[in-house]
Amino acid sequence: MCCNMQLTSSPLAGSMGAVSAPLAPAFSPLYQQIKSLILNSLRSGEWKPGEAIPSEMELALRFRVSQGTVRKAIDELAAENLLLRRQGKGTFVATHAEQQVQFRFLKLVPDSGPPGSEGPAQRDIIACRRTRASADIARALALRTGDPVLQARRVLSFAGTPTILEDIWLPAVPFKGLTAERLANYQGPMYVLFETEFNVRMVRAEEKIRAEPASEGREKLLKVERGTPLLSVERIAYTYQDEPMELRRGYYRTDTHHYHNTLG
Amino acid sequence: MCCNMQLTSSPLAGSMGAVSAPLAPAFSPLYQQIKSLILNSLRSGEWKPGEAIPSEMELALRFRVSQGTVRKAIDELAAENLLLRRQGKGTFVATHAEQQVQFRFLKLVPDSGPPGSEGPAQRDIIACRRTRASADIARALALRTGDPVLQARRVLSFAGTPTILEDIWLPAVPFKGLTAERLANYQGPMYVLFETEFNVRMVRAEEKIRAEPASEGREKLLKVERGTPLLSVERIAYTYQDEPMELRRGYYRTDTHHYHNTLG
DNA sequence: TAGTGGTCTAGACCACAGG
DNA sequence: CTGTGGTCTAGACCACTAC
Repeated sequence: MCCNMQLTSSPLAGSMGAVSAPLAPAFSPLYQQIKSLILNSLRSGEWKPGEAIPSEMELALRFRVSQGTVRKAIDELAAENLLLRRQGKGTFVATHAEQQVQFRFLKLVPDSGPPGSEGPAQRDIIACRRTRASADIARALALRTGDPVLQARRVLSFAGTPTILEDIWLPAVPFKGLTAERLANYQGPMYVLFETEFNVRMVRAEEKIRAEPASEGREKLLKVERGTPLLSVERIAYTYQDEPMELRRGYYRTDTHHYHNTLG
Repeated sequence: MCCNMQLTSSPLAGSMGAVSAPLAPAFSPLYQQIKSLILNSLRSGEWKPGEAIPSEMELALRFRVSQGTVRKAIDELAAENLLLRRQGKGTFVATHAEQQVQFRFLKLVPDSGPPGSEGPAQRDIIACRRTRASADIARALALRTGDPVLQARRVLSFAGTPTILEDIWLPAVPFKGLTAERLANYQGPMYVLFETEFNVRMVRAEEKIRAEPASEGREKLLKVERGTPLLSVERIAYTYQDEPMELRRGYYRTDTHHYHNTLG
């Protein structure tokens, strides 16, 4: 096939003729290269969240490969929750607006009943300001110390009970134009706002969880006794290409809820 | 193809002609049926953990389908970590003995350094007895109240520091012959013992995590002050077919370690 | 050199959604 | 009815491992 050479030469050629690094992949299947091309289109915003991407046949013609190769590329992207296949309708860019997706990132569920059974969460922004990154914030977001960042603090309440207190840091540049009112007025998942307004889609996140006593005023905001054990959850969220785009430090009450996780 | 009918008739035929239940799947792809057949062989112990299963071509001949169909079935089982593909060598039954697998089930990692960098864990069984299931234990293990169970308590220490205290309940029947000495003498991951000695392979687990103060003697075993916040981790582990086979209630110190989780 | 899994293709047909 | 994704097949060739 003609473009086999074209494709093979683009993503990996640079690292090929370098030095004697026998550990380099030195071989990239066609479908992986197609996957990268699709990923680039997603990243650039050619297809927006919620929209349908071209059909498998169209993509096959566009990339000059067989439909099966495109299929395998899309299969992997769907397995990573970046695309969503719907038989008979098409393949769509995944979005945080879908109900199911919400609970891939919010793991705190009520002790009784399924996730979300306590009704919609109440979100209260209690602070929001523009500041500069301290050393540890900068490291987490792959910035330099002193780079401008947005910082917000909010409380999530379920059935009237304050349950989650979160401090959130965002790099100022990609979120240019995000204001306190904008955040405060938006009632809905934050990641939906991010992807619709700033073309920043959170794809993956890492969390570090500890048990810590309530202190430093957090006990008041969560309405618990000082010293009450809380779940401390630090999250770094990444967009396509593993770029860190958000740091969260959350404190969860676990008297009526628990953090749910599936292993395997 | 001849056996298309054979296969289609076996797993689903019963529920087909029943009543007007339009919610039933009413259609099962061939590769899903092959997947079930392979799963049955795994479950029955036809191929033991660590062993190679027959090659794709052999399985294709055995099931009278094309190699591609077998491949797709194996693909899914490999994605679920039940099988392990090794190019040029074959496909193997996954085992808990592999280094990488250990940390799919133990999510507590040191604050600095990669998982396992503190050296091997020291495992001390401090109690082990045969007893009868209370109501909540029975519910978790899908048993009846009063059914015989094995209960063990152990402490895991890293670099000499007691870090995890766990109570473990197992249904007595599948673990017939498991004694206190057997457990105490075995130095290694418990799930390895289970799969090699009892043909019980843990495939999936659900965890509920809370923050709780140290009490009821746990503070002594973990050598922390009474009231110190601990991570409370309740785990139910499942074998093939989603049968619950183990209940664990663990308490984790999070002063030098944290629970690590990936979302996405 | 032989055997394994991995890739790629081409074509036929099925299931599902919507005009 | 058409177009979409989903399944299944058959065959060719590639990459890796072991003997």
